[in-house]
Amino acid sequence: MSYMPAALPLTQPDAALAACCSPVTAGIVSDEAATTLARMFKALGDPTRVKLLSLIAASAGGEACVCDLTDPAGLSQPTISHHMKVLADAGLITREQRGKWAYFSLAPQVLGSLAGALTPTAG
Amino acid sequence: MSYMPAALPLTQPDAALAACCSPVTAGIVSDEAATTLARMFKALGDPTRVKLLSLIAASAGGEACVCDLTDPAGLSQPTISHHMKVLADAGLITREQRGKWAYFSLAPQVLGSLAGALTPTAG
DNA sequence: TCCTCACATTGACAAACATCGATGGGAGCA
DNA sequence: TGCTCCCATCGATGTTTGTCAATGTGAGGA
Repeated sequence: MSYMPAALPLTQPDAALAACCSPVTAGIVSDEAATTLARMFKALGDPTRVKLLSLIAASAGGEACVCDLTDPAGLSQPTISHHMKVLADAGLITREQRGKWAYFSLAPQVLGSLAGALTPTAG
Repeated sequence: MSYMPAALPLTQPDAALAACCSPVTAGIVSDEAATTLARMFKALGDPTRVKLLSLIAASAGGEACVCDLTDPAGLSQPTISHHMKVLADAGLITREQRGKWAYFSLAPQVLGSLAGALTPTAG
């Protein structure tokens, strides 16, 4: 329930079923659902964050810490930290503190749900 | 080629195959691909635009003109026009002038490609 | 020709955003 | 206890964005 943001399919206001099909292209989305979806898409609406997601996904074990990302992204540590917070707040990544390091991983179910919201209804 | 923006899967820099699978979660995306993807996601990163897409999709014939959208969106005509331009520039909708009216439709293939960029690699 | 309607463009403005340097707060090690 | 390292937060700054009123443009009808 924590990584299942709400009404993902841009379709029926009830949603909650989300996850797989019937997206933006099926019905009129509620204001709430539109806001939730937009917040997640907005988190993806920055080249740096897209690259960060990609870097995390490509890392060993599917997780990475901030120090792994600053160099490839070519940005300062506070900036990376900021972007990670945006992605985490949107539910697209998760954070796990382990010793001194904070490890970030993708939230595949959320990303899959977002994809479902974009997939046109087959018909 | 007009509605196939570039390297959608947030994976291999070559991309171009895009469309269906191997997304953000498969490899390190190139700077170009990240920028292209981010521009499209950014267009989706506003509640109003999400709702507009949904309204278009739910309209008869899968198309709508600006005057159909101002009331449901609760915004002024110039603002709707602005959002339509953002969506069109991102390639998410298409515009067709017919008499006095401009009809907007979704670009399902682009939306599908975007969804593909989000779908985790199965395995 | 003139008027009306649908839409785009312009100009303006407040809000949000991306980025950085500087600082703070824990965790581990000596 | 001190020191170092990783990361988050703060404050500042320049840029982008969402919105509207006003105006421009082009098509159709009287």
